[in-house]
Amino acid sequence: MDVTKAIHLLKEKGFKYTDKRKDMLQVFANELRYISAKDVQETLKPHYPGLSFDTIYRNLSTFSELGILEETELDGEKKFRFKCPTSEHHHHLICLTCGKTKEVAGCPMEQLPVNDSGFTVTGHKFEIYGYCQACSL
Amino acid sequence: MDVTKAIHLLKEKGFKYTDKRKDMLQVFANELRYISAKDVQETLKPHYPGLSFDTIYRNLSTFSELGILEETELDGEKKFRFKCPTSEHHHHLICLTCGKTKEVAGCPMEQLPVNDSGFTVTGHKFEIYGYCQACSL
DNA sequence: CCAATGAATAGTAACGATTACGATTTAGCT
DNA sequence: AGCTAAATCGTAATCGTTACTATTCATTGG
Repeated sequence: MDVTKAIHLLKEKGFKYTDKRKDMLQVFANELRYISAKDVQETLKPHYPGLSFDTIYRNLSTFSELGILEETELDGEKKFRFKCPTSEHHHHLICLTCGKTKEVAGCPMEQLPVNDSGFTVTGHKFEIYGYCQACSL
Repeated sequence: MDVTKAIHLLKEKGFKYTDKRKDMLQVFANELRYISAKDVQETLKPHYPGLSFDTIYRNLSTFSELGILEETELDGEKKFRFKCPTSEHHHHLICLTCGKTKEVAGCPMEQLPVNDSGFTVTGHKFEIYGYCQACSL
């Protein structure tokens, strides 16, 4: 997923092209890590001093629904990153300081015994937390 | 973990005994599922109509720190349940409607390759989401 | 190229969950 | 019983997120 592809996808789904959307996407293209709505606002402040919460949150959630962004929640705060180009389903090691991630191959769901629990499974979350090399210093 | 053991642990750590704490713990003993602060308030409303947020949140967080409760976050809301009596480290299948859980044996961390990522790992989360039999109907 | 139209945005208010604070009450000790 | 620190109440403040109305803007069709 890159900015061009994302904009195509938006157009395809009937969303309009705006500079703000392009620039928001560019922020994610430049930062390959989980960032918050506030981070986006801060980064774009020089360009768009009055960028509205409504705009940020609505667009982030649109991007996320379209599969342009991946989403997680750390410390009660939603964080987003560009969807990994990797085609295979995988999980992440996440730096709790800067949001940087590292892919972890495989998925624990594969090794699970047959589901005889009576539960209808709809999703799962596997994340490993820690601190990246730069943030460990 | 049960109410008696939890109260002993509290006393041991220098916390005082109060009826509210006992009754809060009893709520968790009766409900073997993830519940929210609001659920606790609702359940105890007949007994303690004016139970304060301060009291609830402070105690929940104390219980959690002492390992009396397990904590997770669903939909941006903190949820708590009595710590499983199972001694082995394990994970849960969680019903998104009622919070009921089912233990899943083993932990995906064990099957992970040696950590050569440069990350210092401090924790992980593996949760499976779905709907229990009762809530699937 | 221009006007129409419906989506996108700004500015701000509302909201829900959580945390914080001063005043008061209470448990545990002497 | 009286003292002291912890616990609680009532409520306000905070934080992240969502919602609303008026306005602006991208797209489309003449």
